[in-house]
Amino acid sequence: MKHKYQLIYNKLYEHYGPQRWWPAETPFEMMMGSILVQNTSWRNADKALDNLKPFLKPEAIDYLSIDELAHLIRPSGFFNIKAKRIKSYMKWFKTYNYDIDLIKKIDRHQLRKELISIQGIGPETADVILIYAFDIPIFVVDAYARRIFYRLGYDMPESYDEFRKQIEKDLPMDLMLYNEFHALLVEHAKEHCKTSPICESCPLFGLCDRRLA
DNA sequence: CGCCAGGGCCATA
DNA sequence: TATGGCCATGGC
Repeated sequence: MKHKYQLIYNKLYEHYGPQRWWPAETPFEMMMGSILVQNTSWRNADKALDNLKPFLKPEAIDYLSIDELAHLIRPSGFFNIKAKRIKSYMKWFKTYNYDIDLIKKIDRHQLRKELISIQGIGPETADVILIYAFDIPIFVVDAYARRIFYRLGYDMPESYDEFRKQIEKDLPMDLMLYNEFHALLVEHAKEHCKTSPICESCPLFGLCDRRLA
């Protein structure tokens, strides 16, 4: 018997097809994007990434001053804060010689704790980095996931980790599953669940627990 | 014009 | 622990 979270995933995959996320050319670009997109539209974050294109190597980012970095990422908003956050992240990244394969050897719980302990990296940013840069299967709880599950009428925990664990409890610990799941929720949110509670054209309509008014 | 986007930190009580 | 304020751009 399949759990409802698996059914949601199946419906989304069936409707939207494979997403092959995260939208970045390299793991390093992905990590920068994860900070730039905090509480910001991807459109704006992407403009900032465009400006960073010539600097998308750890050494180049390190060489920039905070002010130079802030200026480059200006379109993403919160640029002063995000410049500091990127610098904080780089300080941690450097302790592993910017070696992604080396970091992948770290125990996943330990690694998650390390990421969250970085100034400016909260649970969501840590989790997207874990899955999309370090290949660790984990469910990402973002605003889209919360909104979509809420609209479906599911009673989800408010706390980030409880929400995440409730989903993970019923799913196999599979990298591509979680990779696609988050990407599919984002793709789905672009089209649906923006204004109306839920509609008949929604691919998830049949899985809605909420009684329609 | 006002609202808000793929968060997270910090001050206060 | 829990709420509120703050950061800031660009699209609609």
